[in-house]
Amino acid sequence: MLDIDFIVANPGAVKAAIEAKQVDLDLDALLALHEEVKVLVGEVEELRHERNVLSKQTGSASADERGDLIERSRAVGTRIKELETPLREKQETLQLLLLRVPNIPGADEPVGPDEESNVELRRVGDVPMFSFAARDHVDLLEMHDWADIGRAGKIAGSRSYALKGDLLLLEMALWRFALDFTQQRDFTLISMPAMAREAAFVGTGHFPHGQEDVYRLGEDDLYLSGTAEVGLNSLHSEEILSVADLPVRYAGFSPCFRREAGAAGRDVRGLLRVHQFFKVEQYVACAADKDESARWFDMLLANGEAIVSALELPYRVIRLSTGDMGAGKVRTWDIECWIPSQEQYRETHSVSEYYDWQARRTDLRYRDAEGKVRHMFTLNNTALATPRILVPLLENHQQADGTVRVPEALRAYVGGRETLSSPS
RNA sequence: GGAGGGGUGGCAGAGCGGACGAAUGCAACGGUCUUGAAAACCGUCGUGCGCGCAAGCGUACCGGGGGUUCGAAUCCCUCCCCCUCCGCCA
Repeated sequence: MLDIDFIVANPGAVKAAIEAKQVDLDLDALLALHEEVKVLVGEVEELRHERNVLSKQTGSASADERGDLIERSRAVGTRIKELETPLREKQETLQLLLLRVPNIPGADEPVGPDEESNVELRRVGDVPMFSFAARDHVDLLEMHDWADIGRAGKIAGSRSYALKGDLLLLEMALWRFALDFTQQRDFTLISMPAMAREAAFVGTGHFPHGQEDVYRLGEDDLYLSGTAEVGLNSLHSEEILSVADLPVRYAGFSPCFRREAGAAGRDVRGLLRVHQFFKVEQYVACAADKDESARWFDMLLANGEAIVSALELPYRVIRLSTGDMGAGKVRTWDIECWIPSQEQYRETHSVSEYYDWQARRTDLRYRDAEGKVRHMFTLNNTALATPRILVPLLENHQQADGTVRVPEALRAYVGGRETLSSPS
């Protein structure tokens, strides 16, 4: 959500953002409604004042004055009620419109309608050149009995999986690796509820758009989060933190659920795009300062790069275009790891910067050095998500005999083993 | 799932239909005193919205929403959260 005063003062910039982000929203209608609400609020408050004065007099009035005062006060009350209903409706409508106003994309980000306009920033690491017939990750899983995807599908449908044996241990090793990594960089480790109320999803900006990609637990008015960000972002809602408490830094661990409603038929093979996964998510809420926010963005990105580098995965960094980055974001850069079987890079990390867009929706505030209450700036990035990361990990580190080399940084987490192979 | 008890300012805790945006204590902040600190004393000390250069004024908020009333922190309804006991359970 943008500051309404900012919208009023900069309608041109907001309209440009609406276009760049491809949002369906009539800003002029929003501004007109805002004006209407303002006038109506003024009228209602004036009437309330009148009623308050009369009521106050009633309390200390003599018996013969009382009747008259009550009568006049009652008349004012009736007029208030007549205005309150339409006012409430207009305020609710305005609020819904405000929730749909996108953030202003950063001036340096590529402008374009979709991923075609994304810009590659850099490539790091050498793509492996196999001297043998390389297997894709599903073949490797089957070869070593590391997963049962077929039977998992019988239980829960497509995009389900069941990791087995050493691969389950490897998955857990990756979680532990990511938790240690983030903790060493002063993130507070925290597990997050996988389910949350609607308000939390509105807070991050996942709602009101994007409802179709979220599992709904209708009986209980809860939804399954697709990322720990949903919970993390609401952790300090409705509080006013001290500037000394900032930045707030969490590494949130949680199971994640996505319906993948918009991806029908895409990436159905294997572990790349599944309904249920696990993620360690980096989350930062810092003071309302664009330079500081930019520094945290760099840091979150650097952490992501350090993690894939430690896993010895070739990757690239891309800047998402305005049409691809999501309504709430100032900018989003992705880290994509090389998938040999697909001969392309695929997203494993996504860094996002919001300024105060999420904080206004979530009511995340702090008192600055001058004592002024301000909204925080929020950012997030993946630290590590499994099982997706297993895809590049297995495929890039496979050897001619089908065994998989364990990258140095991970060995401490798998009992010192240098390779993974079939159970004997 | 059943029975009961609670949610008031940063914290503790009064208030239970009008003079209550809310006593009191603690914490915090500013000041006096002091070589410095502590103590003591004086003062300040919630948020949103509207108007205003500002001081300030108005309005709303005592878990959320709705209602009764001339008037609600106080009464009613409903939802949420916390606590205790019973049941079930990893």
